[in-house]
Amino acid sequence: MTRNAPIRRRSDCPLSIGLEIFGDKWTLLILRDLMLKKLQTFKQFQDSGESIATNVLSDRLERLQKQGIVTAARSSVDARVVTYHPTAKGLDLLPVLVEIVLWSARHEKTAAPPKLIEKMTRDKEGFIQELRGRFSVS
Amino acid sequence: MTRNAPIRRRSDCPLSIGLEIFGDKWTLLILRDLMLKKLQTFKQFQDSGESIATNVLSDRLERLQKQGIVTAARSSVDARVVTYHPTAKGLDLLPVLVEIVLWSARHEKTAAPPKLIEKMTRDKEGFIQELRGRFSVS
DNA sequence: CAGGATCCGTTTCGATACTG
DNA sequence: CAGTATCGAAACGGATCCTG
Repeated sequence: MTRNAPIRRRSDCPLSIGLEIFGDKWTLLILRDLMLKKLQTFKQFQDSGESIATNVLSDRLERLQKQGIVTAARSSVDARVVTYHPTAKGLDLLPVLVEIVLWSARHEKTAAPPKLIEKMTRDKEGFIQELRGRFSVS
Repeated sequence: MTRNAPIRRRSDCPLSIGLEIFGDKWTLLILRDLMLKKLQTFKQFQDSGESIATNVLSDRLERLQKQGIVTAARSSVDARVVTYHPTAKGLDLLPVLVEIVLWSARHEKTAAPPKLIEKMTRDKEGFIQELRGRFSVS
C-alpha cells in the first residue's frame, strides 16, 4: 500500500487532454446529441443515427454524470422518462464540439447541414452563446 | 457471416464528427504530440508520457497517413529516422486541439503549463497561426 | 539503434436478450 | 422507457523478432 508515486514524468510538459471524454467515440456522439442536437432522453440517444448499444449508452451516461458533465432528472411531465442535461462543465465543451463539427464538415465528405455550418463559421461565439442560453444552467 | 443490414438510418441531421480521429485515445495523443509538443519521430511519440505500445503506435500512424492527416519522410540528416509531419488537413485540427487543451486545463486538475495556457487563452488565433507557420506546409 | 511487424495472454468493448 | 446480464469479438500491452 505504501507503493509510492507512479512517476510517469517521462516527459516535460503534460498538456493534458481529457481522454475520458475525447478518447471515446460514443461519449463524443452523446455530447453532440445532447448539446448540438438538443436530444434529452435515453431513447432519443438510442435512435439518433448511429446505433449505440443500450449497455454502452447506459455506461457512458453514467460516466458523464460521474464526471459532472451531465445531470439526470426524472421528467416532471412523464415520470418514466429521464432527461439528461449538460452542466456548466459540459457546456464548456461546446467550443470543442463546434470545432470538431467544422473540421469534419470541411474535410469529410459527409452530408452536413449547410445552414448550421455556415452559421457556426460566421459567428462561432454567437452560436455558442445561443446554445448556452438555451440550456440555462441553474 | 451475413452480418449485413446495418440499418443505416439516414437520420435527419447528421452533424458528423470525425470519429476515426476523435473517437480514439491514442490518435488524439499522437496529434497533440505532433502539433502541440512538436514531436516528430516514432521514438519520441513512444517516450512521450503515456506509454503506448509499439504496435498500437504503428497502427495509428498508418491510419493517420491513410487519412491524409500526417505524412512520413526519412530524415535527411539521419536516414534511420522517420519524421512525421502534419498535412494541411492535419493542421486544420489545431483549433480542436487547442479547445480540448483549454477545456482540460480548466476542468481537470492536471498540472498544466500555465504560460502556454495563458497564451492560448489570450490569443487563440495568433497561437494557432504561429504553429501553422512553424510547420510550413509545402 | 530506429521503425515496425508478429505473436499471444488479458482486458475491455459492444451486440443481443432480457428485466424493472 | 430505462437499464442490466451475458458472452463472443476486438483492442490492448508486452515481449520478441526483423530489417536497414
